[in-house]
Amino acid sequence: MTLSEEDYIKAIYHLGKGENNIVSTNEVAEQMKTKPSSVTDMVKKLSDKGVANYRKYKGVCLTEYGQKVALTLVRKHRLWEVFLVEKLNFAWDEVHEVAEQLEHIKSEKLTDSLDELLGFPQVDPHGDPIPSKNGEFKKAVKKLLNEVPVGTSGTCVGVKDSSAPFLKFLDKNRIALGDTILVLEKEEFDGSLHIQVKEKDIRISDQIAANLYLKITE
Amino acid sequence: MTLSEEDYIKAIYHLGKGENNIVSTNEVAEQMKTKPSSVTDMVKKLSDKGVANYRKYKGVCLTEYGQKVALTLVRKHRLWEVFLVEKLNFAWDEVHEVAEQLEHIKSEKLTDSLDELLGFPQVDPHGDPIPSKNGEFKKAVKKLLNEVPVGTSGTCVGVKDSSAPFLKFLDKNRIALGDTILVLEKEEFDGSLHIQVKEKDIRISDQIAANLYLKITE
DNA sequence: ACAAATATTTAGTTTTGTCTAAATTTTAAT
DNA sequence: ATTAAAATTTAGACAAAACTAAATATTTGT
Ligand SMILES: [Mn+2]
Ligand SMILES: [Mn+2]
Ligand SMILES: [Mn+2]
Ligand SMILES: [Mn+2]
Repeated sequence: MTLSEEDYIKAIYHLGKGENNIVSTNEVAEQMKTKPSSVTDMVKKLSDKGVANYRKYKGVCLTEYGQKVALTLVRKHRLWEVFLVEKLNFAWDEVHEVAEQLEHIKSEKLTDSLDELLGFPQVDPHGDPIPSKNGEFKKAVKKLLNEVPVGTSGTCVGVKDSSAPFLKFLDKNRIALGDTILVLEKEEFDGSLHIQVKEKDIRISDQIAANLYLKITE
Repeated sequence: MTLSEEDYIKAIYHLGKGENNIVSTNEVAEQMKTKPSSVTDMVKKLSDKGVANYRKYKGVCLTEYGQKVALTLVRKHRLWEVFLVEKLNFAWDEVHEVAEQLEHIKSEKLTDSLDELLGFPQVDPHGDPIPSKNGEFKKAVKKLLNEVPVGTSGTCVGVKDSSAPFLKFLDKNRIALGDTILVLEKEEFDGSLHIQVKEKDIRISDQIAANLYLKITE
């Protein structure tokens, strides 16, 4: 599998939300920042290789094998992210680009040794689960902060958007994974929230809340 | 710089023995396992990019800038080799292939953090020196075991050939970097040596001796 | 049901890196 | 100094991955 093919496989996997839903040519094009015509060419090739099922005008999804490949890539990507944060002191908003390169390194021994070095982590720095060697992983029970009723309390376990600007915002506002968050009040007008995090009360917009995952504890 | 360009730059660097000697098209082709015609195309491109100086039929060498690039690649390659051996318990004959991939990862921060994590190592698992961030490195004073007079004693500090078969041979015969070696006798007929390593006397062929570096101590 | 809008594919190029076969230059041998 | 051998370059082709422009299919709004 070439680097480019691998990135397409990951894109199809993520757009299908890990459930292997059919995704459209345009969706893939947007995700990959290429043109739809390039996507058509590539999904044909992936189809020929037995990695994807593609039907003209209907969209594409991964085969059983394709999903296996996707999970291996996701595993590698997230393990490298953990490595960068835990061993090389990268900030959580700095790891994505580099992991995007490292995920393509071909060596099963490398991946497994890395896993061991890191102590078999279950989640990456953004709270996303890391598939095990045989492709299993439990999808956490978590809810977006903006979909939870006032009074709910829980632990912040992940981010939906893991772009640098959003992660930097969280750093600046002292919100980190593992923090306990209590929803104090929700503003009718704009959906903004008043929440309590680590003793402090802060206000966050609906947009922020829509990108923070909570594991509800009570 | 693309992955392929980088590998050519490294090849030219190594064939020039780090001294930036002119190397021939055929030498590069052999090293890169490509055809001479492919090399011609590539060195033209490297020349256009200001990385190499190429003169038709005369050969190619790196520019000042090209050497800088080569040293960065060598630095990354060797740091990754140390990482694989020290942190992930790879054997010294297993690291090359993977380092060949890892050396192309683009992130200065990654390289420097890795260097720090490893404690700023001076040599890689094969005894080859690791250039510092600004491209400096001391070339060790070392001699090939087959070029040294009988009676010489020294520390084994490196290997010339770092192919898996040779390294495995050394493992099997309990010869490792850091060992003290004493040359007891040299056979006129075939150049084979009788040496003492860690209390034990062994015989090695001229071919083996020609690939082991010694730092002479007396 | 039909036209307009949108999505997707096809056809034809481009760039990168490779190859083979043929032409040319350099080197080595007489 | 020629000629044969070896090294190198050129010409032409191909596969991968991208693009643009044009053609076609699907969806949507009335
Ligand atoms: Mn990637
Ligand atoms: Mn992540
Ligand atoms: Mn390489
Ligand atoms: Mn090495």
